[in-house]
Amino acid sequence: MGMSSSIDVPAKQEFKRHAGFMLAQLGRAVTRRYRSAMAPIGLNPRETAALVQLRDAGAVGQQALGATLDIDASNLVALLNDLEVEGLLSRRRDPEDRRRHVVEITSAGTALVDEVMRTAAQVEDQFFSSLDEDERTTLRDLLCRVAQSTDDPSTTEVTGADC
Amino acid sequence: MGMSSSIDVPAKQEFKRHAGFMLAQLGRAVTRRYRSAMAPIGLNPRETAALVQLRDAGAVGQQALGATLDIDASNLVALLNDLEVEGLLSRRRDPEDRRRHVVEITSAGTALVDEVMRTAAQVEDQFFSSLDEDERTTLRDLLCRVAQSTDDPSTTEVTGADC
DNA sequence: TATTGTTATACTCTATAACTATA
DNA sequence: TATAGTTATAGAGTATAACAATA
Repeated sequence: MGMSSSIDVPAKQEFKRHAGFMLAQLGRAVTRRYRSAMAPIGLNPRETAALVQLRDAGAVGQQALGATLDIDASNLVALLNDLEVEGLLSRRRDPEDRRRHVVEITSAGTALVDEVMRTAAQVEDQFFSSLDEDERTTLRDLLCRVAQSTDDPSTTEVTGADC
Repeated sequence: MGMSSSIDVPAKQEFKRHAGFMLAQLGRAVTRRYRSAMAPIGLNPRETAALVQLRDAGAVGQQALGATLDIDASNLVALLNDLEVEGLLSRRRDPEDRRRHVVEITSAGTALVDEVMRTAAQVEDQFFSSLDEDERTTLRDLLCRVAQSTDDPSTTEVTGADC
């Protein structure tokens, strides 16, 4: 019934448009942009994330840091070695538990993070230029919810917590 | 002015919660899940994406395929070689332009994609389990807009096009 | 026994340059 | 001269397993 000026196509929904696929693609794309933007600063994306996280979170053990950054503890070692040699962070044994190495950002590291944050803001502002402020907030909130549920499935039902 | 039952904190906005950072993190997380889910099928994430895209888009040249999948043409060669050996796709020279290799999925490839799509749906359903249907649609639309603007900056102002 | 950090290794992915054959 | 595909290579990221020190 009604005029059928066009065949009723099943609304194909290509894989290209799946949220999972786009997430993977855009994640790599934004990482690439971070990389080239941070290159003049002398940091790669993982080093950037580690340093900023250390500024945000204060002194932490390597296990906790790795969990936050989604970097395996074994792979974190060399990364932190480099940053330590450059004087951007310090490692010391925790006297309370001598197995732990407490990692902390230095003042040189903090100074560098200021530059990093300005650069990151530029990258993101351009990357998300097709979205207005409200849309960016919506996106951030949705991604945050997904991130929390993947971190810890038990957190899903709890408080709005962090988002 | 007004009762201040709590100090007015500057709403820190940690880097961990930046859309760009979360995009990078979640992209790797979902890729990891695709990898382990597709392992029994015998495909890695890039092979998966290539095969599904070939089913969706039909016969295409390698340049176009690489652009869609965000895989450099030089890196695409070995990937397609493997899939061709396994009989999942075919390559033939374009008689119109003998430089081009036209890539097309085979019936064996199409059959495998059916299984891939079921598996992908499971992965995504779990990965985005903290979002309801409306929210998933919103997320997909926002990501799609971002994806289009990064593909081709000139497309931004045009029609709603593909989202 | 379990955990923290470490070392080592293999594999995947990414980036780049140079080559060939065609146009 | 430019483009499509190819080859080669180096670098970055990821995944695993085993180990020492400590709990």
